[in-house]
Amino acid sequence: MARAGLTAERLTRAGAELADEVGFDQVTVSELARRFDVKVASLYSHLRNSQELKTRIALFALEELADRVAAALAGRAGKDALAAFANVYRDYAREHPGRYAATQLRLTPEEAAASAGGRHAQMTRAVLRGYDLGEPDQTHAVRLLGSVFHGYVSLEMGGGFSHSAPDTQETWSRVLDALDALLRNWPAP
Amino acid sequence: MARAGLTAERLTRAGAELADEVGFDQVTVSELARRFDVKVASLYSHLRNSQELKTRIALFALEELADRVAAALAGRAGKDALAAFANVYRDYAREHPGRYAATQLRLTPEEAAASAGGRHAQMTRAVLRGYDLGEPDQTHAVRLLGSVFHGYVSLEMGGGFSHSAPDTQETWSRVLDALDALLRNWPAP
DNA sequence: TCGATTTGCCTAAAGGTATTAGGCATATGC
DNA sequence: GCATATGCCTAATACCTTTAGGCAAATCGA
Repeated sequence: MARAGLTAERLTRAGAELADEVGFDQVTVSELARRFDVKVASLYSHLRNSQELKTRIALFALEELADRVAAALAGRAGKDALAAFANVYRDYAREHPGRYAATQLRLTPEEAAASAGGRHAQMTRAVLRGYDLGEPDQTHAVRLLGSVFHGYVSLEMGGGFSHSAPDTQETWSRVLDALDALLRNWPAP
Repeated sequence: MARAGLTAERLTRAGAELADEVGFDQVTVSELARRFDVKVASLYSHLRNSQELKTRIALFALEELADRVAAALAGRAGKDALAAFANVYRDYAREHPGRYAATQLRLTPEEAAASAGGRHAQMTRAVLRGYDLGEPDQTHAVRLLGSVFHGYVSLEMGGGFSHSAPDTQETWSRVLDALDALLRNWPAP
């Protein structure tokens, strides 16, 4: 019988698509095998276990998201860069909810070190170059931005902002205005 | 043989404790049955299914958290109230990680309506009473605060801020300072 | 090009979780 | 004290995960 041509990479990509369709925590080795028309045990030649599949999807999503941020940031500065950065995050989460959820997977220190996490942090610092912040304020600001973006996207996707006016797009714009104002006027300790 | 005295409430509380010990998504009907020294099927007289258990834990946690916020806000205003509110969230998440994760469970509109979600929103508005914000800015600010608190706690617990100086307590204080400054000086559209 | 070896996918099997159906014993109410 | 309702149990089905061992297809060396 012909071989299916499985590889960890193909499984990871298919897993990412599956995550977007059914949710990251519904991603299952069995379903993936079904999609490749292959028996479940066959996947274990390419993946140590179910956890490794999830980790790979997470690392894949982190890279993909970092690539998009990098592209969006090119040639922008100040509030323009801030908004571009923020919109990439939000759009990615809406377009790929499963992959976005995957980026929140808790990684081991080694996995985290090998991930695109560092690029995300660097790019956040790049955005802050348009504002006048020294250390340690810059680090505080990096963490604040990460919190706002992740928190907003997470609550919005979870339906936390539903059923109430004004619409979330309006709030999103005003939040970006507010963050820009805050960064231009960062309070002294 | 003696009866175990199961009720949906006891199962919910035990489920919340289990969540704190092993993580919300590791909460299982089987493990719960084991803890009550009872057969798994017995739980299905009290719970429709595994999903209902999770929903009940989520509703329980939302109530518990709302109660703590209410207690903390009593007699406070302005930045004092802001910090108290924020600290309750953060402390709750640290003390009860599983329950905190449960509060992020996506609820149906009916479940959400019957939950303490409304109290949370009301209390956030109460905090904003100390600042001079009309509508729709107040709603934008409510969403911003929710995003920052949830995002920060979520990233901090997920290890997103690890391995780097300055420590997260310092950042937390400075973030609260920044939010206070921002709310006192909310930018016009 | 043929034989040896590696590699890829399969069958088989064990163990865990979720869920339903049906039974017996223990409480509860008249 | 008896009838009923209720609580927990046994049994069975259906997934999902993971490991062990086997056969055939691809690959490599001569």
